[in-house]
Amino acid sequence: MKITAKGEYGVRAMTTLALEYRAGPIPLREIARREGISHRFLEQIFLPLRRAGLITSVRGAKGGYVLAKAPDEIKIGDIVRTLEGPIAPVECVAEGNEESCKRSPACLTRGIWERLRDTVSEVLDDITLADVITN
Amino acid sequence: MKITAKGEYGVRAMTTLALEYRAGPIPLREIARREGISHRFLEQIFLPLRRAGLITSVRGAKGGYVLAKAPDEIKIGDIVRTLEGPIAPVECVAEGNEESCKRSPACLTRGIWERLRDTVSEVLDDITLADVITN
DNA sequence: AGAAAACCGAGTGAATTAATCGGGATTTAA
DNA sequence: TTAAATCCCGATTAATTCACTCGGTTTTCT
Repeated sequence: MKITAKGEYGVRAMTTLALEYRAGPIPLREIARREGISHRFLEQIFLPLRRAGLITSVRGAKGGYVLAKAPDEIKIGDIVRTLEGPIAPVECVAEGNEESCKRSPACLTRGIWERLRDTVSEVLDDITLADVITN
Repeated sequence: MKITAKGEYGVRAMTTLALEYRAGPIPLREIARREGISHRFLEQIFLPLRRAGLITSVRGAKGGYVLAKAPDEIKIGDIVRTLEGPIAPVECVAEGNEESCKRSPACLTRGIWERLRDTVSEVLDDITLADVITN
């Protein structure tokens, strides 16, 4: 039950952007430096976050990244799903996956993973960046 | 946020044992066949489960495995922890890990992972094998 | 023009995962 | 007493994923 470095770094970086919300674009290198993350790796993380509409980029000199929405409108679940795909303790109960595995409906254990998936989703969707920065 | 095949297979196999509780020892091959799992792989899974005191083995012909306790005394959390180690969405908040990472207590995101860890723990410890087999 | 920054896909080494393998020990039944 | 069934256990391997790295392009500011 681990989230990957992408997810963890993504949440950390987004938290940094939330702290600097309204301070103008922050360069990726600056965020990487503060958080002790390779900026090359962070680049890979910001690309999908931008495509998902969670951050906005400003190109060129004096450019950088800004949250696309207010911190209280960005849920941790949004970040995690963008970087790690649908929340699913096991593949066969992935969010948004309508079809079930061949073992279903006989599968007695399916209910465990569905309940776990839903609980994890609820927790991550209940926390916004605003919550995180207000400690 | 995935659990591994070991954890998934382990829970499935333990559920099978729960269904056959009081039916005498069930051979591992039989469980593997029913669940469509390689019996060689399942062997690897049963070893730690036995060492953790969740199942009991009977050696020799007519041998097999039995739950060491009644189904309502075995929590899914017990199985998952045995096979996958302490529950922890990120390493620095692993269950039973008293020391924090060097970023703490400044780390704003730590609370997210602690809350997630506790929630996952609660869900998995709230479900017993008895719950699973009574659908 | 030059510097600073975002953009983008491809590649890579290490680690982890998911098995497979080979053989040994123990018990039961014929 | 021998054969068959079964658990026991460590070693090895194949596949996959992870955590980065790299080389280069485009955009914008000064």
